[in-house]
Amino acid sequence: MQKPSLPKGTRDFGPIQMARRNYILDQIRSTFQLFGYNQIETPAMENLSTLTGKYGDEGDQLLFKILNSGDYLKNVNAADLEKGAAATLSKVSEKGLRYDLTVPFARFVVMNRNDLTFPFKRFQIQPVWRADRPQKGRYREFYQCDADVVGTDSLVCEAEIILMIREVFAKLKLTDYSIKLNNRKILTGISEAIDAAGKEGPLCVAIDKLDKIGWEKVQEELLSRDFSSNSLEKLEPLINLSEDFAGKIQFLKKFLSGSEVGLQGIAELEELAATLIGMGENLDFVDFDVMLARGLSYYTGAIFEVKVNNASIGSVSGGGRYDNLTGVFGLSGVSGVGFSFGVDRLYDVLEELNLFPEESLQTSKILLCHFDEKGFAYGLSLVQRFRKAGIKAELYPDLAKVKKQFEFATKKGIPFVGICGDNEISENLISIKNLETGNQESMTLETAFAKLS
RNA sequence: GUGAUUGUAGCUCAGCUGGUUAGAGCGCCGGUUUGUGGAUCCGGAGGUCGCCGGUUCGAACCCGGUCUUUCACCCCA
Repeated sequence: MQKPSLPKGTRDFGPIQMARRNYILDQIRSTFQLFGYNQIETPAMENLSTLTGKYGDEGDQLLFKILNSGDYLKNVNAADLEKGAAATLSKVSEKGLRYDLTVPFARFVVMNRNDLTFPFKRFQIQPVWRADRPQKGRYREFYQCDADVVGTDSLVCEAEIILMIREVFAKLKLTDYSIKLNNRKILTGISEAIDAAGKEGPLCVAIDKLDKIGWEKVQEELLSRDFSSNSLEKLEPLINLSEDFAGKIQFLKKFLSGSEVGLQGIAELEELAATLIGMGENLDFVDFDVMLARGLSYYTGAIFEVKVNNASIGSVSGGGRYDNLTGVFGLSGVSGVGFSFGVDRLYDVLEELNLFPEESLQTSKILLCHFDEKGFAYGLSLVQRFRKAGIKAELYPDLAKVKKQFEFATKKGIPFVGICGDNEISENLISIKNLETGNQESMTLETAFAKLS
């Protein structure tokens, strides 16, 4: 007999975890729907040609590939094997597991472009798979929870993303967090302003680590990437910039005065703020962070990242605006803005802060207990009546000692037991006992229904 | 992908420089209690020491491999 085990980086979700995860997803789903987003799903597997080349070389390595069915070696010859894994791959695998939800969404938009009404708002909550090396909070299978709107440049979308984040966090009772906001154009502007035009890629990668490794190390990294010390000097005043929203805008207008793109980024940011005000909202929780970069991805406009302040987990949500989402699939001119909640991380945060509601585990309200076959038969006749009265109820299914039945109820978190004994049967009553307080009283069924509903 | 780290009962962990039959707490099962759970006390079950191989008279302990866990890097949710 072999001991069963789980593949690296995957986990089971038991009843409690599922109840809690559904609690989070329910808040997110209802919020997305409140803002007019429609849910879609795409297959777990995609053609490898859809996935490869979209995430860079590193990303391609992290794709889970699916071996072809049947004799998957039939197209492979010795020459292929000599050329190595990369050359052989295309002959043994033509499908892979999805790596994120964005690329499948882009594929979906292109394939359905004639049936979709633009601007198209969609959300998608599905697992993705990455052949990464697992660590705490990083798994090989995890859920992503994306919302995107494509086919419009309106900054209303950005404003609504901020509102949705605030809505979800309020529903989850999270009160101490910040929505970091920046604009990719500002980063481009900065690279121009420090005489390093065109190098915003490496610049972003480096300053994205500012929180983690500090200014000293970032400087080292920038120097090793061919930034001049002159550039670093010019960059320095931005590092410790601590003004309020308006103050930062003022500073950057001056700093970026020579950069058209940079000023455009500032203008977009101001318009975003104005849009929120126009909606009767405000800039609560929003933190304009000039150093927010979000790696090297395809973002071209606003970028967001959300951090819960008193928790040990990194960002729990992020996103941004991109031009040309669908370009690689031959449909250009579709721009959009999207963001995503890290459900697994939110779970960890809520657990750490003890914010899951008591009743997230839905269980029966009452367990009918009995002493003998007569009581069992009586319970059998009652259990459906409880259910028809809308009360989650169950009958202990075996003849067993009362102690065992009560312990069963206690362990499952069932708050009441109903006792079906000779006394109750003869008077057509039921004794209801509150397991927490120990109080017990006999009553008619109607009274019991009223008490428990 | 690079470098570390972890694995002993259902859970959390002891187990000396290699030496008889591998332990504890909690949990579980049964009894104390034949219409009343959580407490006390008593009893019981449960481990091929992650797996494979090697060294040795002898391995939970040493060595090699492999899987898994955790961590840093890379990258990312």
